[in-house]
Amino acid sequence: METARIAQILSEMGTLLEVRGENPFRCRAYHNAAQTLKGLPSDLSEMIADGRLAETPGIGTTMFSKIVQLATTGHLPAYDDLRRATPPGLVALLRVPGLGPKKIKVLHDELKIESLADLRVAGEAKMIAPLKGFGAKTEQKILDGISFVESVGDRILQSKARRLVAPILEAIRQHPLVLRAEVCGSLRRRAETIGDLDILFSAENPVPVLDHFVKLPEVATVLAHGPTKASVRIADGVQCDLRGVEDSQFPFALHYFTGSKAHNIAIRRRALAHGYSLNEYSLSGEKGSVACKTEADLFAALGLAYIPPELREDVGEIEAAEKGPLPPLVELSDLTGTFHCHTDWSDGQATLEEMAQAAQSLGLTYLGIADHSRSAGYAGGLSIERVRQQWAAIDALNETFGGKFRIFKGTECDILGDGSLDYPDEILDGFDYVVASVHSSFGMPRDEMTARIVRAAANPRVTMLGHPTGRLLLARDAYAVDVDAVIEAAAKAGTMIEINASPHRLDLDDIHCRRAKAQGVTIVVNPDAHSTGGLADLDYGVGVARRAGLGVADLFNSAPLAKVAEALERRRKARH
DNA sequence: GCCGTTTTCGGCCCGACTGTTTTCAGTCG
Repeated sequence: METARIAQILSEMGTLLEVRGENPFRCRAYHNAAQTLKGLPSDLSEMIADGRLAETPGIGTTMFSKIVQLATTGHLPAYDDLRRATPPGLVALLRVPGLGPKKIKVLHDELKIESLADLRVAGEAKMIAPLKGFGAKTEQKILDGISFVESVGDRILQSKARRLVAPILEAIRQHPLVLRAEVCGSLRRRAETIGDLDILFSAENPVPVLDHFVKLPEVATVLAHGPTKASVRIADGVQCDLRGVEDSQFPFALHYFTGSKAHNIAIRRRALAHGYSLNEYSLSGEKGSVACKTEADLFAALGLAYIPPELREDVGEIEAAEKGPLPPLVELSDLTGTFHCHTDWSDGQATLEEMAQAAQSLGLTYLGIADHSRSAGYAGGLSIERVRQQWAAIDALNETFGGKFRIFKGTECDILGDGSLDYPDEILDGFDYVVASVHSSFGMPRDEMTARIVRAAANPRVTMLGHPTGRLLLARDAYAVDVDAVIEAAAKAGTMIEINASPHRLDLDDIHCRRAKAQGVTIVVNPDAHSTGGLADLDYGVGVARRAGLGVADLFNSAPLAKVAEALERRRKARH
């Protein structure tokens, strides 16, 4: 069985145990193990065989044997039993704000509630309020919560989160009492999708700031409002939490509210082992508390190098920071240019000139234009004749740059059903580079899809693979494909793989990016821009690269123009 | 279920807020 599926099963077991009111630490062990599996550095069966899995922290003897059983037989009796014994609708109750394992257990035991529908009926019949530990307010909160769960998906795209948080952060920073304010949480870690918005500020007296916050025009509902913390729901039901601390507490609080939860738990455990207690206000030991001006001071006090937010997932970053400074992560400003951009020659909105202009104003020194290929009729794919016309247009435009900027001639060439490409070889040979992507027959069986993309990855005329899994975040799953096999094929052929930086895609994701790097695959950050504004999406791709631990040297498009041009030319010549 | 710089048993990160309570349990992050 596939590693991702095993992780999914373990995580589901954790959740099932939760709603059954099991020991929360036992539940967490399952979630932790699932998380660990997802971030494994190499192939699972390999790691089982050579004993590395058994030595992985968080995988004990019991978990190890469960994973082995799933990996080899594809079945786990404990899982089947758990599913059989737990009403399937019970898990959905966990998503209702204010309902946790304990309350769900009471509802199940006392009122035989097994689903959201049961819960609504009970609430409307006023049967919940009389239960011990419940009350009229809780009942109403549950009814509101059911409507919320039914009307809203639980996560949003990073791009939407940034858009929503910006005016609120600005309003907090504008408040005269506020000294510092930052976005924390999964948004600061640049996670793929965001659950809620977290903002931290410092002030001598946080109360007036919180009072101001809950009255902002963006606020739809106030969920909680205390002297140091307030939670509200804003547009589209997105939750936004604001916390206020004293300025001396800011670094501790910033670290704490940035998370991840798993990282925080590991760091606090480490603090305990060093004779300290860490909370969101201070790091204190027997000799009093340790003053820290920055997060870096906090890490240093625990014997660790600074860990950037993007790496804080407790998947080995703490162990790495123990050994010394972490290798610097790539920055947006390191990018020298990019590939995989569209123009109005196919389905883009801007002209060649406008795209080139926009790239230059972002400080880029080259731009790869990769309009769709001829099969992509829905996206205005270019006929061979149009390709030749575009080449001439690009040549003419390049003349005007005087060598200071260059447009590379590319194509986003469809990978056809059999893994072949959408233009004949002599046309492909005329491009500076070829991005190969799947845009059709998403429903193929896994073996067939894998063979299809592996064939493209091995094609010497393919420079880089575009959005290798085809997923659309919160909208469409990846097509069935063995990504590790694709990475292996790309590594063997020297084919690059893109991080598609569109906030809807982020494909490759950070986890596969790590594996690709480990296999020696060069990564390229591409915005898949369909307008001049789309170039700004590069920043989301840099976020993925950083989460994957990539530095400047791991990316293709962080090299100077001359080197990039030379590398593309070398690869073109190698085809013959 | 995991794990060991007091430990192979008994802990497991820690605090804010709410709503139910007459001092705290549950939830959340």
